[in-house]
Amino acid sequence: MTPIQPISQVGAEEAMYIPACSIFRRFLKKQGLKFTPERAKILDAVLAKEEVFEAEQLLYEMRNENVRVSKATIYRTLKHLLEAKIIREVLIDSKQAHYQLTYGKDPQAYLVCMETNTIIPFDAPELKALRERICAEHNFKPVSHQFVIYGLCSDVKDEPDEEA
Amino acid sequence: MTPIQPISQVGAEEAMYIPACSIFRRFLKKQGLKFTPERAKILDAVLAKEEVFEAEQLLYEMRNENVRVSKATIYRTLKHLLEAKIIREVLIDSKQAHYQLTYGKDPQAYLVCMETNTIIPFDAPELKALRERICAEHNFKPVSHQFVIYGLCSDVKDEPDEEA
DNA sequence: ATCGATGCAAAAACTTTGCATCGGT
DNA sequence: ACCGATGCAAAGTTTTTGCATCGAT
Repeated sequence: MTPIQPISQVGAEEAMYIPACSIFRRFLKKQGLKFTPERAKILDAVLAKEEVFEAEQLLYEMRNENVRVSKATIYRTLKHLLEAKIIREVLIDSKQAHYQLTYGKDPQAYLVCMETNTIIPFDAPELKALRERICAEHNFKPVSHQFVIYGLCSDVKDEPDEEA
Repeated sequence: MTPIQPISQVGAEEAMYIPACSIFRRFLKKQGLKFTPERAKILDAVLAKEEVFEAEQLLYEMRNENVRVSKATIYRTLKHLLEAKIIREVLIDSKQAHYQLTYGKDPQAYLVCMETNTIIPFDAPELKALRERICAEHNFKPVSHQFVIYGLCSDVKDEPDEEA
């Protein structure tokens, strides 16, 4: 127990002491795919992400650090990372895909500020129980879930709005 | 109490016995906007929607019924309907915006089948309490929330998958 | 008559794909 | 050497916008 601090934070469930990199290599090999330098670079960039991120943002940041990978490869690799369960999708808005590291990031619950677009993850263990109950009622096999609360974060103070 | 069955089902909170059409007209007038035949047609189409819908789908269906409105007007009107709180956004996938009637549609909780893309709304009153608790903890002013469970619905039976 | 609304087509934003070349295994 | 991966640019989707014309108030 108490595995050494792995990729990022704490809180996983499975074999999170196996480095994400090994998991990805293993996944790729199993699929007959290759572990290329580009995929390694993208994995690194993803592992450095503490919060929710987007594909274009990742590309932009990598370019800023002179890590050059094509947009197409970013998108292609994110798909593989999803399949490998190293990242997961987070539905924050409908314009763009948002992702988050799976390892060390248990909460699938977020506060989203409609003003500043800040995304604050929070923990709500009771959601699991609720999910089980609902799924049993509907004969539904759950795979994942997400709870999002939209509103205004504490930085948004008394915005002057709504004058007739 | 017990207002006559309004636009669609039951379960609203506010003045849901005021027809959506009046609400929209009022909203438009307040904003110095006009209530045009196109907007009326779109509102009608939206009010006929029992379930979650998308912009293109709405356009397609209207065309099928020989109700001709341009794509641009659909998108523009959906925005106004959102502002007027007649519809709300539902985050189902990141490729496309999904909407749902606000009136008579309380649940902001869905089961989404990853195989058939079926969307099954369900009721979970306990989410409100959870939301209050979390928001209080984070000094966050809630506006709305959404709970989505992804998985496989009862129509998807023992799909053969995962062979090594 | 005014000023917003419409329709069309072009543009924009995000994502995917075709193709020639490159490079893991 | 094989077969998948990459980069680029083109194409695809969904949504937005510019502009001339139309129409509600």
